[in-house]
Amino acid sequence: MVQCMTARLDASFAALSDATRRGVLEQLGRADSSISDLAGKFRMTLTGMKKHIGVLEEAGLVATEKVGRVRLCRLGPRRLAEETAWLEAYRRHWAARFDALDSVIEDLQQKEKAHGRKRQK
Amino acid sequence: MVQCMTARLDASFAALSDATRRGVLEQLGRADSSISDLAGKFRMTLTGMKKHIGVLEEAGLVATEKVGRVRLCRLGPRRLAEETAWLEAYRRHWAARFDALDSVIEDLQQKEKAHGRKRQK
DNA sequence: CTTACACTGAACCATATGGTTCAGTGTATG
DNA sequence: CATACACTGAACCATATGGTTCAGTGTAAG
Repeated sequence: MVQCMTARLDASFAALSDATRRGVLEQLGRADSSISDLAGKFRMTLTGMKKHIGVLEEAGLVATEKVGRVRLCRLGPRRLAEETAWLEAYRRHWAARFDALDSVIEDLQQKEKAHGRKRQK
Repeated sequence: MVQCMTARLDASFAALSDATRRGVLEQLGRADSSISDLAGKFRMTLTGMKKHIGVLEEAGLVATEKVGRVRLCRLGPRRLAEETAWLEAYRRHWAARFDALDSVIEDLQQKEKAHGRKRQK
């Protein structure tokens, strides 16, 4: 789990690219859970869930601890600070890029909102 | 490219999980580029780069337009608003979760700092 | 017209991913 | 002790990913 920033971004974005894993993170935000808890909640085998937990743990997003025969999963040490920073930087860059092109940004915002206002171009 | 939110999150986080693609987005933030431009800059074949562009386009992060024999690539309509929102919600949840467990958060922050120091480049 | 150039598509390859089953191992518990 | 239960690991499977080469197609330029 010792990795440079680009590898960390790779790992955490990849971890977040699966709906099940995002769901697991949300669940663990509510309560620590065992692997079978999660497997049940997301309707998949224990083994399958363990793999997801492995991915999340590798990315530092989940931490686990074996307690008796149960493996307890909780949110891990990483707070996705770098990932948030990357996204924010991107959004700033995006805005800057299109501020230079008034008509284009206007057009795109209209399209995105899909608010039925007629285009003027 | 019409997809529900969870599929969009899947697609965009997956698109961002590759360093080359993140690089392409940064590059396109600076200047629109042709596929061969990008292929050259990232030292890979035209075909390889076209696949990356395909992924980014599918995720709505890049838009392209054929101009003569060149395909012009620029930043796409999506501003990663939902992705940012997801991350922010996670971070808020993370904080809330560990505010309830003083000693634990302290421990984890120390661990994270220690790791950060070791990982410094 | 000819040539070069940018792209496109198909085919291929190695590896990764997301899931399964099955056969253990270790720990509670009656 | 016996049994059930939680996990673990290996093996397998289908599909996806990240890259390549090669053989086109279409357009620009000489």
